Amino acid sequence: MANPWTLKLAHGADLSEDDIARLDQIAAGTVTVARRRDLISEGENPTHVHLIREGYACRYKVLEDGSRQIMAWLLPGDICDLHIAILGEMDHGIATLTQCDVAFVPVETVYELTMSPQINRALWWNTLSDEAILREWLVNIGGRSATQRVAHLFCELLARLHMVERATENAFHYPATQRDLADSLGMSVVQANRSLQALKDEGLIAQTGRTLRVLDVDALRTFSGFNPNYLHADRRRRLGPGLHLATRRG
Amino acid sequence: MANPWTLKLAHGADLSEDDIARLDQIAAGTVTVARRRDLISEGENPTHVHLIREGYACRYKVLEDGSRQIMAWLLPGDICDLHIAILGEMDHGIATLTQCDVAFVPVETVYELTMSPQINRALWWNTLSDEAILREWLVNIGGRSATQRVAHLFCELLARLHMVERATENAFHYPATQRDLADSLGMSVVQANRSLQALKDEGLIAQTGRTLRVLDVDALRTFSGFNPNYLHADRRRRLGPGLHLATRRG
DNA sequence: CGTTGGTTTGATTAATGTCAACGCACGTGG
DNA sequence: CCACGTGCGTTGACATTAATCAAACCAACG
Repeated sequence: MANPWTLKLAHGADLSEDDIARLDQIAAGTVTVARRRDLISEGENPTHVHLIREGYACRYKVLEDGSRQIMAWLLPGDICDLHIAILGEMDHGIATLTQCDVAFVPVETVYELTMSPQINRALWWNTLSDEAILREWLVNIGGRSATQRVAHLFCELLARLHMVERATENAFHYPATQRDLADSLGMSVVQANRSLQALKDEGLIAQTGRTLRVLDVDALRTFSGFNPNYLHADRRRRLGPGLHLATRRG
Repeated sequence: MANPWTLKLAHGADLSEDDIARLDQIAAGTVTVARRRDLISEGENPTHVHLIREGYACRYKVLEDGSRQIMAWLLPGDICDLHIAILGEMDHGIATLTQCDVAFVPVETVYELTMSPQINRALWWNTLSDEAILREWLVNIGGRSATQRVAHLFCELLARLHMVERATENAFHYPATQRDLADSLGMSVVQANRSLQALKDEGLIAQTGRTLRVLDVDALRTFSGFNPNYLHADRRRRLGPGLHLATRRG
């Protein structure tokens, strides 16, 4: 399967052949990490940047009362902690949700990558779009009902996995437990269970094995208030009028 | 009063005299914006970067049902939309909560600033620490009770305003309405009102006019589970052992 | 003064959390 | 091959939290 971070970063900048080759090189050295392992723990000082090649991971914090809040899902192509060395100590942990193939990239290698202006731009885009996703999660948890929150997450996962060719038009690999889901959306397991059931009863989604199928994408988006604009996936709309290349018109 | 963004960015890198002079230069051209005005609206294409010199602003989105979710408070020294031009269209709005002095900086000027490696590093630090704050907000809304959420926000505001010398040990300017507070924390106005009362009844805070006084900082932190690590304000802890300068020991 | 924006209060309803039990599939070791 | 343990999903009863509704209140301001 295609290198997911090339697919992803291509949404952020026009990468040259050379850029793509360099990104592919990184893909060479990936390590397989088992399910439910920390890639990096709170309090650690990162020395490597982690890239997800296959599988799902998450950012999380553990609260005073022992509960866990998941703050992000990290999908194939996602960069876990780009430049986080600038902040020093990790203020949160990163753990695998499934078995993952992960590239451990030394910070020096990342630094070299930023020598390419297009990769540099793509990495900025990547950071800013992570932040945009985080903002939307805040809106989701702060402003929507339990069932809408679940629906919104599924819309997002479908869209993001689509960007890296890990989803069909309406289905994707979904191996999370209801506890993972509940911790991601700030609700109890019971509520997660009942929200899932509600979406199934409405005929919006179906779960078969570890596959989640969205039976009516438009309806799920409408129901959850999902607007993909925050993913900033369509680069052409971003170029100012003067920046359009002739070959891009048409 | 001292230029707040110099104070703030100094937490992210060792700025030279020259760096500081350049940042001060930006401060020259500030504009006063009235309360409750959009600095930039959702859907717009930003051409300038906005820096808050005085006053408070916020990032927000309006949901389908008309409710507003505030996703960040922007305080003196905060950069509203650094490099957001890379994403193109704004996926959210930025509005003043009070009258503000704002610097409108053309993106080219920002680009020139990044020529200084230390300013560049400080700007990366700034972006990453914005993201860390966002993560903590998610944890706050996702995992804590209404009263704890309010308490946590006050702890954060105190700490952040302290970094830019806009707060005493335990008090700061607090002009927000209960609606602003409610929209920031994903709760109803009534709940915001009652949470405030609870904190006052417990003797943890006091409001006199537009000043909020934290009567027992430790108690408020313990109650809300506030841990300032996510603000990454103490740069010395971040330098690796080999990077400590002799003049920094002692 | 009357209007406006903001705060406060009580009553009621709706949403969600908690507790406890049960079921089911899967894997392991006797 | 079966018994058992474990992790996960499901369910119902109940407690708690927070949203909603509606009214009153208050201060600032033209």
